[in-house]
Amino acid sequence: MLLHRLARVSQEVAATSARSRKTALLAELFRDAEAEDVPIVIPYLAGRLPQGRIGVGWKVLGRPVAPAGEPSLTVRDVDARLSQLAQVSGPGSQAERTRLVGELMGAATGDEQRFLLGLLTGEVRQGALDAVAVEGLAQATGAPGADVRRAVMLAGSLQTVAEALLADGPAALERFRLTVGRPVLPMLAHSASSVAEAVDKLGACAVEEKLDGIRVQVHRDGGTVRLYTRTLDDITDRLPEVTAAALELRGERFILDGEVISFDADGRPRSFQETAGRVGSRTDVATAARAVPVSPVFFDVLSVDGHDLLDLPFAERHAELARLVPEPMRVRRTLVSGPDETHTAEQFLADTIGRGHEGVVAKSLDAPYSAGRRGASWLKVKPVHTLDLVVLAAEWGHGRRTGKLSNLHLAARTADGGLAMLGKTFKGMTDAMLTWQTERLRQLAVDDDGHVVTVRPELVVEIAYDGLQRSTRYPAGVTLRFARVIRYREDKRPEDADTVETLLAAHPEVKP
DNA sequence: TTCCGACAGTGGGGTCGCAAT
DNA sequence: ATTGCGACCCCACTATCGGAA
Repeated sequence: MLLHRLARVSQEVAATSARSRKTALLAELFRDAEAEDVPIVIPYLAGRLPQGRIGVGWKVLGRPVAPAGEPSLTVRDVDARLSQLAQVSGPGSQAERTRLVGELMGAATGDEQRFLLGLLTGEVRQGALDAVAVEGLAQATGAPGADVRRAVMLAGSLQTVAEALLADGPAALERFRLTVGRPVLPMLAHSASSVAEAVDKLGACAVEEKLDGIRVQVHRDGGTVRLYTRTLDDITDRLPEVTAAALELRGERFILDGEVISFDADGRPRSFQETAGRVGSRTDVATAARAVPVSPVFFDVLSVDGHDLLDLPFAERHAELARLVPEPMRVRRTLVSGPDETHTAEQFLADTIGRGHEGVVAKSLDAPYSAGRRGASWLKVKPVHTLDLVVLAAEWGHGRRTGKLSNLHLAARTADGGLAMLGKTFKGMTDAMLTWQTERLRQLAVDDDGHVVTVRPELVVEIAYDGLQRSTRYPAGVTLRFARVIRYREDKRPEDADTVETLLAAHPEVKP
């Protein structure tokens, strides 16, 4: 199949807003793909490369290349070239990658170049990624959508399921069962603004501490242990102490879900930055492990001794977990019967925060494990802090925010009467706010370099954030975690904005 | 008819490893 | 030795579609 066809379909998908139409367009393309093209066409139309990320970003892409006049590239050509590109490493590799990308782009028409650019940068922006591709695949093969979705979650890969499905038809879905050693997409949580709201929605539930670490899925089959992240990367080699802990457990074959986190000598959780840095260390694991040892803390079990527990209610899964994993290696929790016991849950949240953790997750006791879904049966609750900050500048947005000033530069007042930038945010704005702030900030503009519009520091905005973290980038030595706009405070003047001093005082555990 | 669940988009900061400078 | 880039951890929030209620 020609790449040209994919580029055309992608454009058409982007141009339609109806999801049903997007699905139909993808299904038609999938039906027409030859068997050898399927493992390429499906990920491409889901906005990903079958090779995963291959070390090509904006810099490596380099300058635009004159497009070819006539389409000639096949998808298999492109795939072969990108596989070659992914292999390039060592000195001179960046230039070589740039050369290979240039060669590929030069063989592509304008439409194809735009499509490839999206694929290589991971930003196809056609309003359809995995979910729509899965639905399209179901439609193309006549398999029930729910069955295809489930198979993809269990396989952890759309591509694998697509190949099997197109080769052997709907019966192939039977093959995708929960298997120890094959990671499944983890279940995710929604947010609730308070414990009361969460308990109100869920009724009887478990309220568990939420640890600020790295999600981990632990597979043990006898003496073999494998560890996977939320996106199913294999991180076994980086966390030997987690492997050792898994081997200490009583069961022989199981899949556990939990969090990896580092505790200091006093048993307090280290900052997310420290834990994440440790988990990211690959070159000298032994040294990293001595400096920042990590522990697994589990909250769910998906499989024990060959039994698939995914469809069991959480209460039953947890009973299995308690049999398998000793209490210190499980998250702390409390059971709440319903809204009458909201107070218990609130007390538990307060205790959890007191122990230095992030917040809590309320979990319905009768819900199954919805692999790969952001189920409404898990609700996280974290304390939210707010600040009044001054807008220093704003950046021109992209995509649907093109022509709008989007990303705000935020500052707090300093002791000497100046302003210290604390970070940026693009979150929390409605379309109406975007329109309003674009207009207002343009009135205050003193400079526009085409990317950043600098303004007179007169506008005050109320910002919500989850916490403070150390920063080498910003002048106060700290930055806000997950900052988002709540509202503009036109009733306030810059002199009324919060100061760095009060911010630091509110987070004594963070040292700039 | 209205409500709400699921998705995609729009980007944020930090850290590590590697290549370039 | 330092700097810059890309990958990958963490993530919030809004708009929209389309099925559920």
